Amino acid sequence: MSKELSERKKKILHALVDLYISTGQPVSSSDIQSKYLPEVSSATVRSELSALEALGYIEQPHTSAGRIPLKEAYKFYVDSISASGGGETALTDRETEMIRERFFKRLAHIEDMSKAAAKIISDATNYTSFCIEHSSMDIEIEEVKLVPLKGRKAVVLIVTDKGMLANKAIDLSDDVKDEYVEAASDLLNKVFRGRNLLELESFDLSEIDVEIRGFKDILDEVLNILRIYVSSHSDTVVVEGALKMLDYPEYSSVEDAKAFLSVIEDKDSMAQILSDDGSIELSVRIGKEDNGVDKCAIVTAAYKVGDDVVGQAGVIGPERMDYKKVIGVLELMKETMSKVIDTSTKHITDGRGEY
Amino acid sequence: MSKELSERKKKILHALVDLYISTGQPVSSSDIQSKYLPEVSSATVRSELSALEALGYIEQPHTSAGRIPLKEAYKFYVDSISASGGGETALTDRETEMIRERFFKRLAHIEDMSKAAAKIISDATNYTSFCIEHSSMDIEIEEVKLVPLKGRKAVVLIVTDKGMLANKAIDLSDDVKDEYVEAASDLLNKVFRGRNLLELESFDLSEIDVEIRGFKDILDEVLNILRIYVSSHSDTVVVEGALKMLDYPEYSSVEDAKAFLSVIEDKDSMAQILSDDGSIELSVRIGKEDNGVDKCAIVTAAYKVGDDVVGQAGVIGPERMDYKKVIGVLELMKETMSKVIDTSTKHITDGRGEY
DNA sequence: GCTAGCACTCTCACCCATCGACTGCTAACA
DNA sequence: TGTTAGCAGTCGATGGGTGAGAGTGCTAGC
Repeated sequence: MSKELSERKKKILHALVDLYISTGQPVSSSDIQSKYLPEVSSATVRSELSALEALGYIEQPHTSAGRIPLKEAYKFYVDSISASGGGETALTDRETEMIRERFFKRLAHIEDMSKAAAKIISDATNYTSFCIEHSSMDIEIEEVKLVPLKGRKAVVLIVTDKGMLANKAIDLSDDVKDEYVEAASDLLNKVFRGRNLLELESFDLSEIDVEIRGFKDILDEVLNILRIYVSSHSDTVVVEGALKMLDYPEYSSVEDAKAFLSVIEDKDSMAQILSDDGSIELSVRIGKEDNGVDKCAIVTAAYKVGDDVVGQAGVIGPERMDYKKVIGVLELMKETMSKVIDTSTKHITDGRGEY
Repeated sequence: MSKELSERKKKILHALVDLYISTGQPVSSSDIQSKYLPEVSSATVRSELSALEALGYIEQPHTSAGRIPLKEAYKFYVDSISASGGGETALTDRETEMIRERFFKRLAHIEDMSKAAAKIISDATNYTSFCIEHSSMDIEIEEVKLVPLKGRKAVVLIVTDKGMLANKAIDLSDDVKDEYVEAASDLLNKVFRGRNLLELESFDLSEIDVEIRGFKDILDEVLNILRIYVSSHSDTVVVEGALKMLDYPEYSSVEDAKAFLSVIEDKDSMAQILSDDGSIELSVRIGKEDNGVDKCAIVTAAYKVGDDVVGQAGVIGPERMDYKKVIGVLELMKETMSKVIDTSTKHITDGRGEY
């Protein structure tokens, strides 16, 4: 690796990965020769292949078989793709248009962008895809209201700059009066308005220098609602097309399939697997066999608003995956999603009570 | 079937199913003889077996193999279990206690009973389990409130006898005054208070003989919120332990596994599959191969409050499943859940905004 | 009606020979 | 020195053949 490969070696290595990706079979010297290097003989290709094998790029499953790529070969292949001008070759204009169109169609229907994006990516690539939305706690409270209801109950409404945060019915004891509720509402506003959800973690009621006598219970209650919200709102992970992986011969045994699916469907382990390359624009990981999903390649793209990474979209598939297409699709979606978020954050979104 | 089987045939048939369930292998005449009928010879068992085969209860995979049960045999087996006193033999007191305890532990943690129940059932039986909650639209609106917020926005709060229904931020045009909001709030209450969600489907604003001039927009808005709620709240389906099915040799091929999983994970098709025996107390369906999940048996129990079926819990597994245990667990859970719902519906539950 | 005994059938595991796909090596050539 | 043609060698896959084992069905006798 330290040494540069000769041009012909590069060409042969690239050809080998290409062929292996499309057929899944070990690639023979004559395959490469006939389809990629008609100007030399297969014997020449053979000697180059054994050199590449010595360098650790490829291997033979057995003596009388062709060669298959090793991780190093895939890395070389991916590098050579991204070096040669990125996605432009991978998707035709028509495909690009189709994907964009289908995405926006879905987006109008479903409220959730992650879901739509995961679906589109999985459909376009035919691999298992996922989306992670990094739950930003950078939310500012605009207004807190205690709304009295009939029958000694009340609702806490918390309005933020990102929409409605939560609402919860609480019981009031029998002796509270309307004035009390009103006063409490005012107090809540004084205490919480303008605060950021992030600061609430380390928020101590006793620091507040407002009149809280008599209102401690209700303050605690609201604080609790907010804390539960913060702690329960970890990153959301959406997986789409999990079963597609089973179409590939790499996962043709039920045990392997089961192992794969049980990792893939567990949101926590997914979040952990993907946390490594959270902020990398476009990351390709091949065969890190530490975490249950070995024999896999994971390609992720981070989508941003300004400089903030707000989520990741990605594909998980067999090592021999169609990297050209996958990278093309992910770059397209990254771009599209970044734009969508950028324009949509200016509007108030619908409220979602969460408990 | 019209004819009654002899006692000995019944005994042999029961033994055969028992053995097949525990081993998964074709059962030979000598197996049955040595373990269940030591008083006769295997030749006798053999002649009985060929009689049972002629009657359509069992079959041989090939000439020199033992017998395996057909659907008729399973039906006979299940009938004979439920006839002989139901669950009492299936679960020990200790097991019953364990299951109950674990269920209530989970229930405290997770808000959602269906999820907890499905998890417990799947764990206890080692099969794929599911729970359906029939979304009852028999919900009465107790109070509607329009709460003004800063910045020309307002929130619609709908309180029902089952808890908080929904909240949504709406924009108000610039020229509305506080008095308008108050009046609108009053009107909304007049119109909707006491109404049942079911009647809203066929609700026509023009029928209302209250003053609606000037408030039509807001009434429409609220009506729309309610309608969206009703239409989007189809029955919720929870599936647990989907991958457990892959442990059984019936699904040892990836294609079969894939077909199974794709049906099982599609909430709609699940709901449809289970809609047939919605109200049956305890239903056992074996090998209805119409709907994608052939080679399966489905056992469902309906849980009720009073006379109303409010949900179903069930197990889906290979035809040769441990029916004794499954039926035992489902009856236990059915009972437990019915009680839980019965006592909990008296309290107001937490609100859940839904859009 | 039951049973012992036996012939029959069918699967499964194993072995072996053959075939075909590639490679690596060698010798010759530009 | 690099390239090529030719050839021997290696290994996996395929398919037929064989023997063991498991179970049955049938029959004759009790």
